[in-house]
Amino acid sequence: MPVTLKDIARKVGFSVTTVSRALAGYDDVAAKTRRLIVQTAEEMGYHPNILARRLQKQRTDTLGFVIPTFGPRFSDPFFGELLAGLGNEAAEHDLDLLVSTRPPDTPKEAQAYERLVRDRRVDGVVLTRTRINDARIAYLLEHDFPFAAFGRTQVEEAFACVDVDGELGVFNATQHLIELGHRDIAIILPPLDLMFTVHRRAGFYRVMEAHGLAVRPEWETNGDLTEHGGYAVACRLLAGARRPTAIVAGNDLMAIGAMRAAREHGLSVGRELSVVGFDDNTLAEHAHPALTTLRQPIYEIGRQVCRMLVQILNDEVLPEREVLFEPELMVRQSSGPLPV
Amino acid sequence: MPVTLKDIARKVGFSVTTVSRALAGYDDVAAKTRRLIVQTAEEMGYHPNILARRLQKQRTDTLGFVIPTFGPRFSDPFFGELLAGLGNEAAEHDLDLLVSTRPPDTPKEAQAYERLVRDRRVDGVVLTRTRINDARIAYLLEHDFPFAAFGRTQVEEAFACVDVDGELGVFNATQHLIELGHRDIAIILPPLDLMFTVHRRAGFYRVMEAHGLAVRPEWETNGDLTEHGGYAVACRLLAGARRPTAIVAGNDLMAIGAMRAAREHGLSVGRELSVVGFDDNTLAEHAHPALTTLRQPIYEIGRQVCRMLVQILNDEVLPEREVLFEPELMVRQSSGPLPV
DNA sequence: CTGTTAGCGCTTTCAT
DNA sequence: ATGAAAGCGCTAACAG
Repeated sequence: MPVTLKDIARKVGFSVTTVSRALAGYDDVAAKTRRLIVQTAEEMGYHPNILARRLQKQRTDTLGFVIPTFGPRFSDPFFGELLAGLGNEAAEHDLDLLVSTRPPDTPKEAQAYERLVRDRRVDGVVLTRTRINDARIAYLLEHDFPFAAFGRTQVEEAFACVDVDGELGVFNATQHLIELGHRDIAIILPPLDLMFTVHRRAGFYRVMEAHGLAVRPEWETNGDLTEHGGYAVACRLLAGARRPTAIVAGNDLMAIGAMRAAREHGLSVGRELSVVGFDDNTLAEHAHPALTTLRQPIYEIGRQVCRMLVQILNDEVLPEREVLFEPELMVRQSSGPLPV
Repeated sequence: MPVTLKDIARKVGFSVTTVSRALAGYDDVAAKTRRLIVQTAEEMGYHPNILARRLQKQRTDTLGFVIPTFGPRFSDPFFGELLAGLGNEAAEHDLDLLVSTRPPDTPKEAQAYERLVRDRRVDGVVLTRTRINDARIAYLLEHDFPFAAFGRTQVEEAFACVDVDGELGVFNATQHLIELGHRDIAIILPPLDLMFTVHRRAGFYRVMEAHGLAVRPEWETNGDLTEHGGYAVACRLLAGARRPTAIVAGNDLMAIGAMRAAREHGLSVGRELSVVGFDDNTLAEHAHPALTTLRQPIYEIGRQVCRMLVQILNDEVLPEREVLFEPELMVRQSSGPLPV
C-alpha cells in the first residue's frame, strides 16, 4: 500500500491539511513544521496519488494526440518525429501524452475524439493533417475544447496553429526545376481533402504562371502519400504519350515511389527525369539518388504546437495565433538540368 | 457542467447508488427503474467522470509505452507500426495508451518509468528493444509492476514476452547468401547491449560454422540501427584491404545506409555486393535495388504484446509466457549470385 | 429492490 | 500557524 497524506499526518502529529499545505509549498506553515513534514514524507517514500489529485482539481494533466493512419503500417517517419517533439515538450510541462492511431475522416476517428473530449480523458488535443472541411475542428470548436493544430484550415473561427508555408515551398522547389531548364513539370499532390494540398497546389500554379508555363491537367495528379501511391501515379504519368521531364511530389514517400517508377521505365533519375519531394525525412538523404526536397522542422513544429496548447490551457495569451515556418529547399541529386 | 449521477438521481427520484447500479448493469434493480434511469441518463447526456471512477477503482485503465529514441528524429518506421498495433489492441480493451520518447539506457528513460510506476499513472507497461542487462526489467520486477515485452532477456525471473526468432532469421538470410556462392560475408550487428543482437549474432555464427566458414573478426561490426550508422560502418568495411562480397545488416535502415556506401564505392548492389536487412519496413521494397530482408510482423507483435499485458492485468493465466514469431525471408534484388 | 453510509486521496474554504 | 469539514464523482458493503 502506498503512503498517503494520512499516513504522514499520523506520523508527524499534524493534520492532513497541514501536511498537504506543507508539501504543496504554501507559506502559511511554520518553517519547522514544514521541515519535519517534508523530511518525513521523503523518508516514508511518499508520492501523491495523482488520481485523487486529478479528481479534486478536475484536470487530467494529459494531452491527446490521434495519429492518422491508413493501413496497419503507419510508415511515415514524419509522425514519429512529430510525436517526439510533442511528447518531449509535454514532458517538460509535466503533462502526459495519450496517443491513438485512427484512419482519418472515419467514424473510428470521430469516436476517438469523442472519447477524449466527452469522457474528459485529456485537457486538450493536438491535431495534425488538417482537412478542408475538418469535422474534428468543428467538433472541438463546438464543444469549446482546447486544441492546437499542425496545419491551417478554412473555418471561420480562429484557432491556434502552426504550419509550414507549403505554397512557398512548392514555389521554390518548382522554380528550382524551371531554372534547371524544365518546362514539362508534373505534380503529384496529396489527397484533395487535406488542407496542405491547397497551399502546395497554389504554389505550383503561382510559379508556373510566373514563368508563363501551363499546367497540363493530366499532369496534375493526386497520390495517397505512400511510396506505393507515388509509384502508381508516376507509372501512369510516365506511360502517357507525352512525358513530363520533372515531377514534384507531395511528400518524400511518394517521391521515392516515383523514382522507382522512373527506374522501371528505364529513366535515370536526376538526368532523364527530375524528382523533388517534401519533408526531408531521413530516407531522403539516403535514397538513390539522394532526394531533392523541402525540409520541414517537424520536431520543432511538434514542440511549438504543444507549447501553444499549454499556453491555451494556462489561459495565457498567445503571442501569435498562427506560426508559420519556412521550408528549406535541400538540393540533392534527384534533380538535374534538363538533358539536351 | 457535465451531468453527474447526482443530477440523474435527483431527476428520477432514486438514490445515487441505485442510479449507479442501474447504469452499471447490476441485476438487483427493478426493470422499470432501470429503464427509467437508463433513459433519463441518455436524455441528460450523462457520461461518467472517469477520473472519479479511476480513483474509486484504483485503476488507471491506461497502459504505458516509452519509445527508445536517439536524436530528435526517431525515424525508424518500426516503432510507428508497433505503436499502431499496441494502440489498436489497447483500444479494443478500452484502455488508453500513454506514450513518451526517451533515449534508451539513460537517466531520462529511468525517470520516465519511475513516473509511470511510482506515480501509478498506468496499470502496466510495454517494453521494447530489451537489453542484456535491462535496468527497466529489473526495476519493474522489483516493484512487482505488470509488464510485457517485445524481446526476451537473460534475467532469472520469467516474464511475458513476444519475440522474433532472430537467430533463425539471420541463419536463413546468411544461408541464402551462401547458397548464392558468397563466402566473404560481413555482418553489421545492432548495438551489443541489445538482446536481439545476441540472437542474431548466434545465428550468424551457427550458419557460418555449419558451412565451414570462418567469421573474420574485422568483419563482425556494430552499427547504431540508423541509415547513417550503416553507411559509416559499411564504408569502413569496404575500405579494407580485403572486401566482403556480402553484408548482413542488423536492420533495414542500416542496410540502406550500407547500399549507399556501396554505390559510393562504385559497387553495384546485388551484383558486386549483396546486402540483406532485417524488418522489411516499407522502404525495403522501394529501395533501389529492392532490399532482400527478413519480415517481422511488427503490427501483429504489437497486438500480441498488448494482449498478453491485458491478460496479466486481468489475472488470467497466459497460454504461453513466451511467444516466438518466425521471420520470413523476402528475397529481392539486393542479393545476387557471387560474380565469377 | 432500494437507501444509508463510508471511503478512494487529495485540495480548499473557513474557522480558530 | 493549524485543524475541522466539505467535497470532487463514483463504487461498494451492508441494512432493511
